[in-house]
Amino acid sequence: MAEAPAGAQTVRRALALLRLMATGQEAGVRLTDLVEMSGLSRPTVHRLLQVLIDEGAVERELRSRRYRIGPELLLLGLARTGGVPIRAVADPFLRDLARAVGDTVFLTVRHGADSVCVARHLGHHPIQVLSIEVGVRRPLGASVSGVVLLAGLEETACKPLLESNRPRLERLGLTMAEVRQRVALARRHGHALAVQGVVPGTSALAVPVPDEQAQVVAAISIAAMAEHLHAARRLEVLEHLRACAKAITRRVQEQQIRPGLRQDVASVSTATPAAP
Amino acid sequence: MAEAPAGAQTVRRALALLRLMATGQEAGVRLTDLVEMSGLSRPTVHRLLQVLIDEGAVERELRSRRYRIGPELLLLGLARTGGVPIRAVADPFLRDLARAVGDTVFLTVRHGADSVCVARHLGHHPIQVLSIEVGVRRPLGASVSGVVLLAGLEETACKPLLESNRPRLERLGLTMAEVRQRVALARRHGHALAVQGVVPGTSALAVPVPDEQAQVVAAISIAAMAEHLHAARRLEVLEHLRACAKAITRRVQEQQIRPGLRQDVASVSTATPAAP
DNA sequence: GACAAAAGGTCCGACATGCGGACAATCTCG
DNA sequence: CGAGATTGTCCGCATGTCGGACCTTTTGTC
Repeated sequence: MAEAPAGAQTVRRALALLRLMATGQEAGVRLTDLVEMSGLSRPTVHRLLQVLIDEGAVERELRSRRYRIGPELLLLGLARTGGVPIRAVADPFLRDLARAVGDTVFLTVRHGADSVCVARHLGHHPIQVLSIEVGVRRPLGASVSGVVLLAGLEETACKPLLESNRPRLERLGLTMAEVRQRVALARRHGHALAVQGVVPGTSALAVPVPDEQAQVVAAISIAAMAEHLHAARRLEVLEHLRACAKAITRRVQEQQIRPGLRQDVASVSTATPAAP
Repeated sequence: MAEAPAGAQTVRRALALLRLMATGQEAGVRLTDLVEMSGLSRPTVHRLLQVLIDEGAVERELRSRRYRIGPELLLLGLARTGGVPIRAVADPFLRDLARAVGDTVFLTVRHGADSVCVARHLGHHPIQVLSIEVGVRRPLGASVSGVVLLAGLEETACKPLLESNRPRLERLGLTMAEVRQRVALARRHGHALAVQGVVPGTSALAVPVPDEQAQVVAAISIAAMAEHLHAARRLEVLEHLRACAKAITRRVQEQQIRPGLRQDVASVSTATPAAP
């Protein structure tokens, strides 16, 4: 590989496992799946998990025997009292946005091949779409936010991410062609629309948030009952989203804040094992 | 050592470093301090840090050349959408508590030799003590919460923790004798009082939250302007705190929730290096 | 309830990976 | 501008980690 891969492979592998476990959220992930997804041998995965458990970084659901992120990592993360970088900057603008449009709005960032919701602000309409809460992950491409985040990447970065998400996307009933087309549309129009959102009867809309170098560092999205996002209203809402994104970009620029997420593709270890 | 120390020392070391960096909060920690506190050699610390930085788990403040927890860990932590275990259970009770007493109340847990604030609820009085926000760490023994958490430990566990905090406590202007006495008082009375709180002019009060096995898993505390916590009112407030703690304990029991924090003393590596 | 298949866990010899002493570069402060 | 503290790099040694092979437990099926 081109980059300097130097250093502690064990730590890299452990972190890769943690990232994989993050995709399992509260439910966790099975050992076999970790083995398959990481490309590591079973003894290796098992040994690393034992240590991580002993250190509290991983927890084991005893009933299902699944592994998931442990409380230790939550506490370590809390050390950054400011929270996820862009969030602090974006929050006030998102609050105003939610107030203006009346529906629930979200801030989402990319983490490896996932999109992660890092902020949610409720609107004032009596019916709100609450299916996505802070911390929820979806494979990039599955949600409007994910589509927008993918669209913001170079084709060379986008493609392998999409490919690595194939199994998960297909399990959600999406075809790769479909997803690719949505990304293409998002590139062309600068936003993504899902007439049918995560929950039946809802629609969703997302726009990218670029940083000072025009890199897409986050997505702002809105989810509402489909009849609240009928074609006529979409344009108006879209303008609000765009304005909000622009305001955040400007703010980031002013504060010289580095949104600071790892922007390269997450890979597991130096050696990608060849097929046996 | 009694326990099975087996396994991946590299991962343990990396996590130990992360815990040390957590104590630096937003400001971070210097390389030398990490070396000294961890007992590892400088090349080793340096190499591990490089990897952690490359993986996004650690961030470097370029100006001060200090290392701090990176955004990667925040995102990994978010995977547990429920947040820190006890918090979800405690939040409603804490909200009621804050409403009842009118001042700001906190939920604090132990992490290694630190206390970490994991929840804060504001009261309705016009003057509120906001110096401590969620994520803030203090060496155990420095705050009323820390004293209560220490008091809840076996003497055998308490002592080494206190000792390891000596430098940090003394830097805060506390003598070890003082701290030890406060812990002893907390053991006797079942609560801790600081007539002089973190901020001059404020007082603070804390009680332990035991789990179903009578293990102290958290502390509830209140901070208020000193004149709000004058002797006469303390008893009343104390009753509120106790009631709240009891309610949380009962709830934990009902839900069979394991508070799930690592309860042993955090040590760095297998070999504690002898003095050179 | 018995059998098969899959998932999970353990051992141990081989060797790659990470270790740390010694040295170099850079920063900080008087 | 130099002394001392802090940070960064090299490289040979050996320690800690790797994974093939094998054993145990769980899950699903007839």
